[in-house]
Amino acid sequence: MYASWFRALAEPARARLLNLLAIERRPMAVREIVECCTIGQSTVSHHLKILTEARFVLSERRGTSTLYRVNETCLERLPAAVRTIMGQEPHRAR
Amino acid sequence: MYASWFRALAEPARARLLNLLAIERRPMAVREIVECCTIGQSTVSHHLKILTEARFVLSERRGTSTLYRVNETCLERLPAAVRTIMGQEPHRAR
DNA sequence: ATCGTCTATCGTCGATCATCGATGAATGAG
DNA sequence: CTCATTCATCGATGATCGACGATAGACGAT
Repeated sequence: MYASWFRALAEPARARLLNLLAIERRPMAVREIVECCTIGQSTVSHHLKILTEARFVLSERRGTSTLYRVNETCLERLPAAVRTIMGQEPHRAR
Repeated sequence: MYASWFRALAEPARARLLNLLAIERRPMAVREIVECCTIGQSTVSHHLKILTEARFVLSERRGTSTLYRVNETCLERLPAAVRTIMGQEPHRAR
């Protein structure tokens, strides 16, 4: 079920967060990410959780802060999902 | 803004409708589509409207019925959107 | 131990959305 | 014209979701 992947990107705020982490190619603390946004810290944390559950970003505890970075593999996974929906993918065992 | 594209696919019912139209590679009437689903006619019509607004499907009036077919170009558009979000795409004027 | 910092979670509110049934509009058949 | 069929739209309802502020929990520093 690819719904959770698409749902994660359907929210503009989450797409922006992912884009930020993709452009900066380094682990970023939540506080640093929040400073790039217009939304509050708790909302950013909420969106990062959803992006993490969708495996679009990876997180790592570092002392008192949590570092988030983009998961490079999503460059392949989403186009593959699109091809599956469009019936272009040879059936894959999963 | 790609949010509307991803939002269109975020709903499992819509992904199934698009998948059905992609597998059958032919224009299908709403009534025929409804028979492949477990949801009501008005709901199917609603989802087809959203897929049409996102340009994932194309519609054509044919007498008393409306024929829907998949828009093949979405095979390229979504992966391109993903590359943009992931910072892999050169910035395009909009 | 105490304080300050950083992040996640909770509770709430308002908006959006999926679904349904009923109705309206358009068309073809008889 | 009358009726049946097909589809879109409307109104209502319940569920989901994004946003916020407040709070809790973890950690480092002093």
